Amino acid sequence: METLPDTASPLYEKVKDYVLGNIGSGRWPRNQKLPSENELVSALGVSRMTVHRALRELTSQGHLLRVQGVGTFVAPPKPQSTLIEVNNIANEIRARGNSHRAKVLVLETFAPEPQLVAAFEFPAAQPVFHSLLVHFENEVPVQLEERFVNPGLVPGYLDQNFEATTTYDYLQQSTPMTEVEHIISAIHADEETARHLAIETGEACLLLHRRTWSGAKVATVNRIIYVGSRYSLGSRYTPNAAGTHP
Amino acid sequence: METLPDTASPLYEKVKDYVLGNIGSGRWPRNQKLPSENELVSALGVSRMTVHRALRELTSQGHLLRVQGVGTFVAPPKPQSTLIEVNNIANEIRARGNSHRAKVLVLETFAPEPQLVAAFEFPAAQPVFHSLLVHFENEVPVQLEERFVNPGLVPGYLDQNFEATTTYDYLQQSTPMTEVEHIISAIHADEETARHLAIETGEACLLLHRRTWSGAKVATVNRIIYVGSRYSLGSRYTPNAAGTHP
DNA sequence: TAGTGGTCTAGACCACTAG
DNA sequence: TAGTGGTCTAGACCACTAT
Repeated sequence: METLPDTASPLYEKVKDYVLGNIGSGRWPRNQKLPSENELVSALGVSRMTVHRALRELTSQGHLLRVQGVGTFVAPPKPQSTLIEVNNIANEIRARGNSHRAKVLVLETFAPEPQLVAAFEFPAAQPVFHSLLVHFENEVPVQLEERFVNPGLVPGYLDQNFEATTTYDYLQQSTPMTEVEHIISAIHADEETARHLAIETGEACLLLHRRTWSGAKVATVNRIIYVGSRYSLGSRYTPNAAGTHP
Repeated sequence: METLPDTASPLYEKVKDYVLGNIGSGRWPRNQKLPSENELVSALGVSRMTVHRALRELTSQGHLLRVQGVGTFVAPPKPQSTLIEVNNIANEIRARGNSHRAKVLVLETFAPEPQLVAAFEFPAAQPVFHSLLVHFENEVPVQLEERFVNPGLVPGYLDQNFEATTTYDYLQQSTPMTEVEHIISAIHADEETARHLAIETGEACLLLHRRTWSGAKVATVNRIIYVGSRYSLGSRYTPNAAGTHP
């Protein structure tokens, strides 16, 4: 009969701590088979529902693997990765207490070049919607946002006033995304970019390439350029225990 | 008496679908108070434990807010954010089928300047461990990795061979992090950086500033520089339903 | 067939909040 | 005090796996 710590936490939390303790101490190494639920019931003196809840939560957090009819096992450590958050720029600027303004440079229908057709995974070339905006923080340009939008998924895109509503907010509510792809790289600003952002040609910028999916279809293809010297992407993040990804 | 869908899924899943359906359809708008658990028990004809499990899981997924003694409410939509994954570079290179090599340039005890003391949140200046490595992909330098390490938390840091084991792997297993802060920006390579990475001075690079915590203490402070033209941070990510973060 | 985990119930007691 | 959610139990039935 094992004993559980005498703290104020609920029983299922104590059971979780008991299991995590055995994993952390090495007593139950990776892939080790755990005692069955019924064995834990006897060993710990709690009901099976309580044991089950503890093991279920640890499983969903990536600590355990369970196979019906077989047993419960210590999960192998996941390939480690950490995450960086990318927020809506308007919210981020306002959260800092600064003023945000967006200026629409382009809002049109656009005949995409082959590379863009491929990014949309279209079988053949077809027109897409195209917008180009500059975002200002306290009237200083900080971001150039270029979006290409699938007209089949977002038919009303061209009718919006994106100086009032963020493209981001509009897309979020009109076409919820189910998947996002991000690629960040560092580039030198070309002449046009530099002009829009009021920087020198060649200045270092962050380029965030983003594609979003709605179901199986690509909804948007985006190029977002941040002025390197005026903006950075930041986040503070608490990994959950097993390094699980969402 | 409401009816639940006649599918093969467990009852608590049907209850979750029922609740999500009411939220999605607008019948239960944001901040709407849900029926109490006991009311749902009567309305749906299932036990309270089943209702409770459904509501608990929806709460942990960010769809609901629950306050003991008060009730259950439809959660307001979270401030949208998406996430970018940052992987261990050695794993990433090997996952692409390329060869990875690390070269240790510096591994020493170091007297930190005031800015670094502040980053560690030390009350007074004290020595830290310092390492500087270059990572090669197919013998081309792609990353310059500079780490400052809290000796109190990682006493054995200087004794490791980081050309065999990654600093990342060693730190992960010796001092599991509980929190991570990331800041990404774009910079121009200075002379020393350019020399180590075999690029031109002034070339655009990604600078990833990372601090990790172990409990309440800062464990490491890192500057990781990627060559802009040779490397980018990428990820593909499926947001979970409510835009919850992990 | 025996053992595993997955679900579900009815009932109980508790802590918390509001009136 | 009445109503809420939070926890816990004992017992049941089920689907799945190995032997």
